[in-house]
Amino acid sequence: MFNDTPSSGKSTAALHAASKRVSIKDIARLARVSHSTVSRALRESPLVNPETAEKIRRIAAESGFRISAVARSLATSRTFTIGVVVTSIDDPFVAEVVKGIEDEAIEHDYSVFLANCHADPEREMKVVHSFEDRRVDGIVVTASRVGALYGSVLERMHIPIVLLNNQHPSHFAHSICIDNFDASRQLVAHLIALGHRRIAYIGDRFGHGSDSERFSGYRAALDEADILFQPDLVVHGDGKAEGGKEAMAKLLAVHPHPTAVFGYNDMTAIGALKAIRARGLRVPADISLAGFDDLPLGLYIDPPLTTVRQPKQQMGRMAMQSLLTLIEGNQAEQNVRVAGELIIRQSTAAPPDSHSKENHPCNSSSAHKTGHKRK
Amino acid sequence: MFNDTPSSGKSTAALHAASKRVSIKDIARLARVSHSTVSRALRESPLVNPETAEKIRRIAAESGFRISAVARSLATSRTFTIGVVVTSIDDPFVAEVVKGIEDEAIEHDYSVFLANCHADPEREMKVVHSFEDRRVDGIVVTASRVGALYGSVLERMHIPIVLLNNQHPSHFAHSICIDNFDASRQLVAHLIALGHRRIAYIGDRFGHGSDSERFSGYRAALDEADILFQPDLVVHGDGKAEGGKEAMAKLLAVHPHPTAVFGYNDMTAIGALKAIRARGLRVPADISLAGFDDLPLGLYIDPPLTTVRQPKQQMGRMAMQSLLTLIEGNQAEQNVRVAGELIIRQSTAAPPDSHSKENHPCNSSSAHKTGHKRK
DNA sequence: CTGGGCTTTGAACACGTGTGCATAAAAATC
DNA sequence: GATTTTTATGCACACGTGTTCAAAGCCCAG
Repeated sequence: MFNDTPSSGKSTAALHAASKRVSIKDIARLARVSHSTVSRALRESPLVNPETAEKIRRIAAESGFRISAVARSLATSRTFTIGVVVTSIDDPFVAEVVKGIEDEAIEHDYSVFLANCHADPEREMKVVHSFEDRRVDGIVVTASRVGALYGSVLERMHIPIVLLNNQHPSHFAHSICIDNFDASRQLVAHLIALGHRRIAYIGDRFGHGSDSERFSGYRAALDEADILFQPDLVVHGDGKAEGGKEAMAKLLAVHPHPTAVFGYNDMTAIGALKAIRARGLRVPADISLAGFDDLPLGLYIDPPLTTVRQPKQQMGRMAMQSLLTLIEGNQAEQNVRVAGELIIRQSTAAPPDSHSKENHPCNSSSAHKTGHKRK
Repeated sequence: MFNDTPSSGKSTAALHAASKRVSIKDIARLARVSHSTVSRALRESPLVNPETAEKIRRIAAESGFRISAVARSLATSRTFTIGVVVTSIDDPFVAEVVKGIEDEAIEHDYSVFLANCHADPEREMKVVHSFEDRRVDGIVVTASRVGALYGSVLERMHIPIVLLNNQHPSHFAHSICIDNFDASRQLVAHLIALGHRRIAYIGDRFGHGSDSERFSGYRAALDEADILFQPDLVVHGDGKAEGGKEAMAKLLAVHPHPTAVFGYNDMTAIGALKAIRARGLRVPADISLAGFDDLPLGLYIDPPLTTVRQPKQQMGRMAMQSLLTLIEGNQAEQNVRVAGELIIRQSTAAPPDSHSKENHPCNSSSAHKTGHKRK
């Protein structure tokens, strides 16, 4: 019971018993040097005699000394700390991004403050102010309408800021953003290649920039295939399952209904899936379905969802890397566009009338199915 | 362009242009008082003349002054900061817990450091040390085998620690933990009430304490219903979908196979679902299936999953509340047991032979079904 | 007018670390 | 051996805030 006291420790043992935290001065006293020398030894400064340095480090280790980051921060005016503001950490998209950020951060000995803002302006102000108070070296903001509100606060802080999939680009911040247009175009091209002509898009009325970019990609793919754009095949949800379900219900009221549906994101598509099932239709036999984001969820539903993968962790890492570059005072690319990856799973297939052979006991569909009207 | 300069500002305007951060001394100079008075005014101390205080606060606000939390921390040896160490933030369970923690924290003007450890001992040491360096006021650890490794480090820090769903209880830490035994017992009792007699349990070989508690609950429910425990109906996965799938395959090799399966957690159950489907069997018509945790995922799969809800956000909040209590120097309950809530959805139903009428093209099931052998 | 109590303020030090500068000691050069 | 250069160390101050203590100013009772 006594033998866990280090055998070499003499006066260091007393420190363990003391309730006060051991400071750099305590180490200095034990090593019979000044606190400056201790400071230098611990920072591996070449200005200190190697033997002295080794002795100091040994004593520090034995007494369990840990340097105070807060005192150091005060002296150096660098905290090695960043702030991450997210809408909500329980959003699976956000969680993966944050994972990437944190992993990259810790490798560079940075710590990350996490704060949810719940898309509440008041709360956003509070967390940004808390970051300002804590003198973070940089900030990452994911998926928010920055600038509109607290942009001035951020600007005043004079620290680098990186926005991730931001809805409104800001002149004072850098950004990492998925290439919505191109990914969307690829996805819709995939649907067209399968033989679809009546392809619907369920947007997100709160999606702002990214929604219109994905919509543009959809339009572009249609144009390239000489398919006439039909406004009644575009409806809007809220980016969540409930909204996707309601929007899909509207699409199913159109005659003939679309043979493929592209949702703004995976949650929208999953909501749509529910509505499709409720009408007794099958995916992909009757209707093909695709989403965007590649949430883990998409793998576990039946059928697994075709989607666009956003390299979320990677994007988080990139955001942190930009931040590090900027913190060091170097230039970084202002607006980075990241390519999405088309993930084809079982929710998309050829439309039912391509080589029609299958019947199912459902009233509202095949009866009206006539294929595409034009061309 | 010029009129955004506050009309009342005279010398404060110069501050805006200055690149150096404005400190409490700058405010003192502007207000023609000492920095002590400014400090007191900003902390709403009754020791300062109300008019002076008001004037100081106005000047501070106009010059966009924000007090330095790091300097304050150094002076007060309180950081109003906590550390949260998680296995990985992209685990949906963890994400919800962290949300609860952060929401509670910010309401009390605490900021949270988030760190993933990926169940890697080396990484765990690193993040715990970083928390120590940063002088956090408290630590929450979720779902880890604390104590074994860095317990001594934690103990040395002399700060409150709350473990959430910890596998190994530690004498020096407080804990918030779901009542695995009782929730599990309720769930299995539900299956029994539906008429099931051959009920399997898929455990988690890495689940340690919580696995054996859930298993005990399973056993208790069987005992209460006088159902003989059959060791071949207990297999083990890894807590993830893949392991659940493999484990379920083993269960399907048993003749007659179970009519109900209880998975250690939702991911295990979802893996099991895949294996069941692969054999051409249906849930719940042929086999009832239940999980544990109530991940959002369980709502979106088909059929929606019967499970035990862990009030994750609430548990996060409770952890933070305990921490706050302890930080204030008060006593808090050492080990809090939280009740789970049985969530009955469509993945559980009566066993197929209860009022047998339905046939399906599957060989390995109903033929051997004989009900429970004893009693 | 005097003394005592109250209110308000400022001076000084503390918190723990980093760093420029001076200096002592050691080594190298002549 | 004297001088210069190099190496190693300590002193003192800075970082921005909180806090104790003393003191100045004020009010009021006597």
